[in-house]
Amino acid sequence: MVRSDVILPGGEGLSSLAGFFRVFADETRILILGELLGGEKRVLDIANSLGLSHSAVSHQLQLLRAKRLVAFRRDGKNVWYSIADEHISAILRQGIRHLEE
Amino acid sequence: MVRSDVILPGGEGLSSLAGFFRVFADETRILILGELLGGEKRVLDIANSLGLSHSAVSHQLQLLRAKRLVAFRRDGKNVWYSIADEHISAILRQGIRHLEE
DNA sequence: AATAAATATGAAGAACTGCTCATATGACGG
DNA sequence: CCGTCATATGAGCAGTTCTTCATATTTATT
Repeated sequence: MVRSDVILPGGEGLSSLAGFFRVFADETRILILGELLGGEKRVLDIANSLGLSHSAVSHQLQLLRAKRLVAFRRDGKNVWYSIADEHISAILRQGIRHLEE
Repeated sequence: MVRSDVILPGGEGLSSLAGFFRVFADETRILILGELLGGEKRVLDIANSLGLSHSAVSHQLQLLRAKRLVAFRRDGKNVWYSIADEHISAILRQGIRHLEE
């Protein structure tokens, strides 16, 4: 597989591609995804672990939901969030590998 | 390799990671990288192929240079740009694969 | 030297992001 | 029902980003 084998999407697809990478272009979202890679968690669990406001975390989770990168299930007062896309860890690993070189 | 094997960097590294993904979070930059994946090109080649101003392309190339994702060599009046990081095509492919599902 | 060609750079404005703060919604216990 | 807990949502602001326009720099040509 040579690099010229990459065939970029056009129009809408290109916009979606940029939008997908934009998810990972923010430290807070990376941290939230990192938390969820460790397992299902609630909004306040994440906020407390990371030292962020619940509002900031909730806003970001709505964005991650809209992009279909996280799933959620309601359980009484609580909402449990989890990773919904198996590409996430691969993408993060690839970025990390890049930095290590 | 399970997803919890992802170990996120802290501090500076986290910022760099987000910064790396931010490169791909823009349609213009993706297109420019796509052009360069086809081989070495000059600023105006890229601008003409993509229908962008030379200034916009030049600005983005400076950014890509700063992030060390492209290399360049001067040849008289011309400056030839090329891909400097072999992770680029892998990253793009991963994003594209995500969208296809 | 003067001009043209290719690229680079700086300033400035419009648009976008991510946070905080305030308020709303929904579920449970008393 | 009423208060509380967990989460969601909206407005607004500060900071960032990307483009354009104007100007500068560098090299080649005459």
